[in-house]
Amino acid sequence: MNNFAEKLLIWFDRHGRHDLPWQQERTPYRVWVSEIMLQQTQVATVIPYFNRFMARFPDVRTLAAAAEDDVFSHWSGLGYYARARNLHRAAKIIVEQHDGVVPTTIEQISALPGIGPSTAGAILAQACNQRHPILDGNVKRVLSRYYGFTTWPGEKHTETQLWNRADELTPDKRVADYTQAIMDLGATLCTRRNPRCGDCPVENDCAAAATGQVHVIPATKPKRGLPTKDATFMMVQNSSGQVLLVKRPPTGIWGGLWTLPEVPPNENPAQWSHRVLGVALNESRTLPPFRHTFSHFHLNIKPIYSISTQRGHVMDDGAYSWYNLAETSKLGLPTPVKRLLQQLDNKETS
DNA sequence: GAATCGTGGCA
DNA sequence: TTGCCAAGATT
Repeated sequence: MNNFAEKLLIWFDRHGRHDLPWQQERTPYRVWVSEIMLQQTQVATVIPYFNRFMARFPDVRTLAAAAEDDVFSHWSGLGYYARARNLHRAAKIIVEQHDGVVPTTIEQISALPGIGPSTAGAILAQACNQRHPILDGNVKRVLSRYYGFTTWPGEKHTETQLWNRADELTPDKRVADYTQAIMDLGATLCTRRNPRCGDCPVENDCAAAATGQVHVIPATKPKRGLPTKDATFMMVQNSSGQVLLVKRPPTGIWGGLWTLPEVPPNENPAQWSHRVLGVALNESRTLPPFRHTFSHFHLNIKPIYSISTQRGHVMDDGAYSWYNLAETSKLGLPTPVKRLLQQLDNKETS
């Protein structure tokens, strides 16, 4: 075993994380779900979602048989909702094509939707102790510093180099522990800001530490300012207190989730609602706007509260429906929509 | 290669 | 308040 892996494993035995939920009862299914949730999402955020998800969907067949809205509702607030849709799709594929057993070859698991090169390696390393390299944000940061790479890890050539180094360093034995160890190092010591080099087991071999470049590696992504967009959301209630929600198309922002109807720019809400939704508004008033920041733009959300006399279903394609406030928790709702519905609920219960 | 896709924590 | 970005994959 190479020097790097040896030192890392010794450190991991004493200082690594050994009590994460998906490390207990370490099945391919549980590891798979955890790895999907952990894409671009920190451990502390994932843990409660993972526990709730596992309580509701304890195995592949349960997940495959569930309604999509049920899956989305357990993902609501976690973000990147295409992950939930792909997870659900993959579960169905596993039931239909793999007899309900999560495949454990790199080719078969990589073919499932939502599983890329790093996630595929992570699942098989963690759950099956198979020797595969991973290259997530932690590993990119650790290896960039260790080898003194000063170019941005997202660049193609740099990423290829990192994959090659990651593969070289991955040992034949204790692959699951090694994989967890290098991620733990990146998450707890070799952090983006304020790294604790004094506690690092490989500080003596680290190029960035030797040249004093730890704080400038990894290089930051070329940045650009975030554009700002406006959106008007309608909060329409009928005389029964039900609220009108819209199921969004599967692609784009909040794909497949339910949101409040969004009035197009330069449209009169009253006319638009009547023409498009078939809902006549009795009274309307604007509520305080607030800003929601996405990865690539700011969204200024302008809520309008309205009363409608209409009951029952709107339209007939299932894209628009009235919901009682109490049952909206069963739907997949993005965070700002939950916030607006909470305001309605407070108004009713107070 | 570049754009897209969420949310919460942090300085 | 604002910008940055974290256990990436898909198009």
